[in-house]
Amino acid sequence: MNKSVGIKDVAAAAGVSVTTVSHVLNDVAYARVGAETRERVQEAAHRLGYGPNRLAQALRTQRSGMIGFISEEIATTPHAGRIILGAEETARARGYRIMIINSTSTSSQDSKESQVADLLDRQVDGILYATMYHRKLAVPRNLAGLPAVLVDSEDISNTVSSVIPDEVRGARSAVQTLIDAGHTRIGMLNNTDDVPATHSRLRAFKETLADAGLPFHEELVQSEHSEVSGGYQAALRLLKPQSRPTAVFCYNDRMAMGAYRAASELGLRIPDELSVVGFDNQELIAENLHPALTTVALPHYEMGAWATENLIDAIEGKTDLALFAAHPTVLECPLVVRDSVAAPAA
Amino acid sequence: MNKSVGIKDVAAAAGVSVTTVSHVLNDVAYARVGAETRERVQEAAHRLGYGPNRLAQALRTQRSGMIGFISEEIATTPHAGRIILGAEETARARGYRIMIINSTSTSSQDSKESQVADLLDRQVDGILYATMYHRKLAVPRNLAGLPAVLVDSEDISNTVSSVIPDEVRGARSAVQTLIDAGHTRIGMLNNTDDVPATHSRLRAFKETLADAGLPFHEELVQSEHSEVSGGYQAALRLLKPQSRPTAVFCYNDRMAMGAYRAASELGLRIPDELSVVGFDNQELIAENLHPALTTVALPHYEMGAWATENLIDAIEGKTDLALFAAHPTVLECPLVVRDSVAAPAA
DNA sequence: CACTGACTTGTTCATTGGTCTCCCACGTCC
DNA sequence: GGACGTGGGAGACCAATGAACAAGTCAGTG
Repeated sequence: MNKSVGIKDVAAAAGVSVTTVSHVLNDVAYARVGAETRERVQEAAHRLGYGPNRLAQALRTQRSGMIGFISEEIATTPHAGRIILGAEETARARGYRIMIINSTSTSSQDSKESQVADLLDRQVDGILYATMYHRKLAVPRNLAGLPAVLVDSEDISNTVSSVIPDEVRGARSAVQTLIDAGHTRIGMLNNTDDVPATHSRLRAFKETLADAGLPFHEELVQSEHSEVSGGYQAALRLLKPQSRPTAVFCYNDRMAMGAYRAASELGLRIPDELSVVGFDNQELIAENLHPALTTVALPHYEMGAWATENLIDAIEGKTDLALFAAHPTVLECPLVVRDSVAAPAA
Repeated sequence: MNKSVGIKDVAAAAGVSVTTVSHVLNDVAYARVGAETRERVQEAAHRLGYGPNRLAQALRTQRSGMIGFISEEIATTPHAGRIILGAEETARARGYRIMIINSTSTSSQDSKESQVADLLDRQVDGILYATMYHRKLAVPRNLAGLPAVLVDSEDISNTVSSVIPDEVRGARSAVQTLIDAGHTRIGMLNNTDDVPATHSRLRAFKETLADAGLPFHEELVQSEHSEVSGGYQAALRLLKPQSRPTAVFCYNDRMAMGAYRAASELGLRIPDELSVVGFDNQELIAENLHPALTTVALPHYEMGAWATENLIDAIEGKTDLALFAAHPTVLECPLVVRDSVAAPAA
């Protein structure tokens, strides 16, 4: 299209060599350029609307200022969007840009490696690898050894650093808010998938009850697939009149939505006759249920931001990611208080 | 890190010049290379795991194989994710990659221009510009003249080509499905924002009624802000016993969710006593309401894909985008039939 | 006063990893 | 023995960076 202006054009306009332009514009420390010349160059660059060709720059300096971002299932959950946003904003603030590649949780190890290789051919300075939900995984082999951070998942071999949500503390604060409201008979709707969250949220549930001196009743934990329909079914079982709890902690907001429906059908008013807390803070659900759902937020934005910040630090030699690799960094899951929790009926 | 292999290494390994390696690997038509040499080069390249440095390639060929993607509010709606996915998959299939930049609908014209300039400095071959919802906008001035496609919005000056959803036909099919079910008294819950969708969906509503020979009653259109609470309020007004319709067409799924609540409070069973259709197909809502919501899907994935396909065609000189610029391309909004529509009660 | 050394101010040239346009060497054929 | 075909290489080029060096000025010095 329109011949974009290069450093040569600026040099010609300012009547100096390209080197001098480069020195001035990059503010090179050892370069000796007179104040007047310096100004002339800057004026010319500005007047021509010059911006350096980042590709040529990258080729020469061996630093592209690009970060590869491999994300599983970009579009299936709103969560990925928040991770991307956290990464993009952080990267941009530090002068980097994000190159995105969509992956799937089911794609082969080979195809994942070729995605990494692809990014490497394009000379990215580092790689962010985000999964759809928190789990342990085998990272592509060619990821090892280069600046990389896993987001919302852990490397099974602990060679790549990662950042994950603090499931346990998040779940504890959810249960604690029910206890604080005065509930002593609390149920849980759990997931049936064998993922870390299933186990850690249940563990947190038990521990928090124990810490409060409350007994744990096996029959007050009902498990189903983690969808609205699963939550509905599990809630129907849980809310049988004879053994009914006054509050329920749900594995996620979708199951909580199912619990709302079950409660409605059983004529139970939330929060007066049943308190509910969820997990995930899926805004579309949590904000729009009636009453609005108190839930625990997953720090997706923050994980994206943390991962990017530390990746860039590593790229720039300010950090050694290997120090983080042994243990994933855990980020807080804050409780989002809305209107679904009240004191138990008298 | 580990010195990645370059074309020189391959050349040395195969005992030929870099020129020959380049010729072989790029399958240059005019190059004359013997079959045996050709094979030796390929073997060496494969053995060393050689992939060309795309930056160097881009610098020389003036083609980066990268597409800039500016998206408003990446994370606030799940829609953006689907556009990105459509764009990413299409781009990747054609050997391009997506570089993403998040923008906001409120950011200044200047900052939008600098985002474009930024992408240009990084030598993207073209730009995709996606908005959060369908509207007309003034594009950054420096977007004009280069390969670019607007996604889900129209250029106010008609200089940049764009792709948008077929609001009218989508809304018509939503209303038609109610008419087909036997409804003659149909209400609408509309948005109050002055955006194209508000007007075109209302127009489609009126037209479809007229085409079916049904009267239009002013009081059967209730408008509120396009959220769950707005839908609830508007539905309460609409569903007053004396003038109650048997079916309602909602501006979007969030308003439909509000209508569900209103119906529930009024003791109206969906779909037996009230049929509901939404718009947007926000899966989290539409699939999980009970009964599941029949709605109209916005073709976000398809718009992303179409935009990318045509952008690349333009980049590669196969199309002239200027031909499309005069009129936005409209993509079908398919009806997604679920369980919220039935024949009116007798 | 001429020479030296230091300092200032820029420039020259190689380099990054490729692509691409000639160009050359060597046979063969008529 | 010139034209032609075949196989392959030399070197410019893309737009920048950076190490090394050069030209000019000035003060000090013997």
